Amino acid sequence: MTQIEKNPGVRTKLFVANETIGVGKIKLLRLVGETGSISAAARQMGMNYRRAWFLIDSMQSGFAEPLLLTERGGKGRGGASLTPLATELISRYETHASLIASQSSDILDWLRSVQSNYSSDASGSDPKV
Amino acid sequence: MTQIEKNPGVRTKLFVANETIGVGKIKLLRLVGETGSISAAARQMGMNYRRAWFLIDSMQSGFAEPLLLTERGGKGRGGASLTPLATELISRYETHASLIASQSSDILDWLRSVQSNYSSDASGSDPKV
DNA sequence: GCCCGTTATGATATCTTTTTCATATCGCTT
DNA sequence: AAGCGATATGAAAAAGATATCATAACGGGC
Repeated sequence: MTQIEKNPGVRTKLFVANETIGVGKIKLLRLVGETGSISAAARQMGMNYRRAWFLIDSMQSGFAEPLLLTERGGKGRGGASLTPLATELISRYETHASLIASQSSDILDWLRSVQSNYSSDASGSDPKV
Repeated sequence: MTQIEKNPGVRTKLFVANETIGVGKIKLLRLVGETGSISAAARQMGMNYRRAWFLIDSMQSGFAEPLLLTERGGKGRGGASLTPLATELISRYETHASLIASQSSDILDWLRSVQSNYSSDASGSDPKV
């Protein structure tokens, strides 16, 4: 099943210096921190390295200081790690996102009640923020 | 001046039945209500009728009941008016957006302090939500 | 009947974004 | 020296989104 009709959702994006930051880029950043590597994070998100690098680079362009420290070289040598700035960005984004989520139930309930293809069984849909 | 670096902002989008609703579509809907016509609303937003109609149609697909009542015929005769559903959608969106805006100052302040191209003169940038 | 100004839609063109393929460099291991 | 696995970019292809052009149907006014 291709899961066509979804539960309504609310998503908020940050705009900084002409770039947007949403849950996807934040997740990627978090995975880079967890795996210690851009390419490993990309694999876990099912995207290729090229795209992951592009996403991080565009995100980076919004900030005055680097989000991650990278090093070339393979076999345990190379990799990437988050700077304190990136860690704080993740933390602040997640705090903000959960705040937003807690304030969204009104409009989400209403949207559920007026949307098309309304099905009372909404289990299995991925929750949006 | 082309206003490249902007103030950080927050924007919220609703997701309903695979369609997204943001500030643009809501504004369009509101203008349809004010002008009584899709094409007049389109003109005011600097877009052609084709696109306005497409935006409204895609928005419409998310809802079980119509967002507007339309009538053909020109010279004061034809036009479009909002259904109560559309009016409530606009109202709820705006309530939600301003709620979000009021809760975003923390992260926006922080973003301002860490973004690239930081200029203390931020006047003239269009405020995002 | 013709024109004007609507809604409604098809078809095509252009522009933007995303994906894919390719290549270079680095640094360690073997 | 060769190979592996990582960062870092260029370039082109594919896909999507947006814009443009065209046309139909409608309903009144002239």
